[in-house]
Amino acid sequence: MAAGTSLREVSRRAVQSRIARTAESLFVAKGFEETTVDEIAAAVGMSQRSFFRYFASKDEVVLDSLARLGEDLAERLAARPPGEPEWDSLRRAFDPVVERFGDPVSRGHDAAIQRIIDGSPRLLASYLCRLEHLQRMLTEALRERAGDDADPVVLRAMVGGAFACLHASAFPVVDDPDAFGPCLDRTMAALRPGAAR
Amino acid sequence: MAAGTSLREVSRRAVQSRIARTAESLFVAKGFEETTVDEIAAAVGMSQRSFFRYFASKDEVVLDSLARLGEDLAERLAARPPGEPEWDSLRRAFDPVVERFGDPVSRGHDAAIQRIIDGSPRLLASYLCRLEHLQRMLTEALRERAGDDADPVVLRAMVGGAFACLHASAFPVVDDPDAFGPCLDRTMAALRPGAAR
DNA sequence: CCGGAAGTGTCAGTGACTGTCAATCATTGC
DNA sequence: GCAATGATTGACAGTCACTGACACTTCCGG
Repeated sequence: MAAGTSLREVSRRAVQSRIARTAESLFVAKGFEETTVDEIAAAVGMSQRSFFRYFASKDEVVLDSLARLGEDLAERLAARPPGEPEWDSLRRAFDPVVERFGDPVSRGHDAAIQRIIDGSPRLLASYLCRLEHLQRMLTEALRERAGDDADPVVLRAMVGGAFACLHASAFPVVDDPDAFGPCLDRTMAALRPGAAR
Repeated sequence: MAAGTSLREVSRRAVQSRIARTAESLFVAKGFEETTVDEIAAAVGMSQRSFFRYFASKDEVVLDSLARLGEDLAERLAARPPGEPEWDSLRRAFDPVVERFGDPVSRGHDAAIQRIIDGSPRLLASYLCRLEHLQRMLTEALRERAGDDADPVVLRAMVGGAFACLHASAFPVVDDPDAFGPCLDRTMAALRPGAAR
């Protein structure tokens, strides 16, 4: 078991991103629902069956990048100092998301993805499901750090609240990408838990 | 346009609930994904085509009751006094949910539904999508009450935070239905916004 | 008795996704 | 250099959710 990424996995990633790029341009042009998997596969130059060997579902083509961002978030959160209030740790864990929006290149890409997601209820549902999964992971990370004295339900709710801020701040992004960072700070300051720590 | 419910709509509702009852028992017995629409239709005694005349999708059979609860929530929220802090209004709007869990009959039913939803990623996604839609409605209700001086993004985040508490409190319910009310109070007290109102 | 409205069954079709099998292609051991 | 081996692929068939079209029945007012 060498490093985490073998030679094969690298080429697999290459094919995946080739598929993703092709698919996304089709989605932008025709819409998500209106683009069939057959079309995507044909555009890439492979069979439909092979498409499903690289992505478990049509949704995953769009949501794949999100999964990697999620892992990043979880790592960041776990690396925060143990004494730090949870709310602050969560805000800091979101930094890579803010940074992404600072980069003009990925910004346009992300905004396009966001528009594709919002345009299809089916995709939106999948997207929310992934966010849900991510929240469970982050809650677990927080729980390990806090020890047994913390209330897991409250922890879960706190992570959910932080994500609500993130999600709400993503809305104005379609119009003004620069608004994201300040928006997140504003909402997370406004929702900062007052009573309990 | 007489009253909201004509004679025909009543019988339609009757058929819908007959389908829903039949389907749910099948879901409990075999699981959601493993139960086909054909089986449900056959069990009810109708064609597959007719099933889709009563429910737009297989998901909707399970999530239908949620939609009606959602309308109730929105009405309650709109009826709260204008001066009341948003967080408190949201907590009070959730009262009917708590009440439902107080009733031993609907409690068992709801717990079963919750288990079905958790058992299928596909259904969970649909469920979260409905919650998302509900949150938009409640945000709108809050926005109308607050006037133009309120920050819509913060309002959206606040509704999301309250739903995070609701969602988190629904988790221990599978084991102990009585825990829901206290759990909700605890999480919403812990997450109560401290800085801005 | 007749007209239309509403509900239903049947059938055919689309699109996402899966299982299977045979062919191909690169790698490895000899 | 070559054969065994394992991974990758395409082709094909099948399942399942869902939709559109059409024909048929029933019921109800005129």
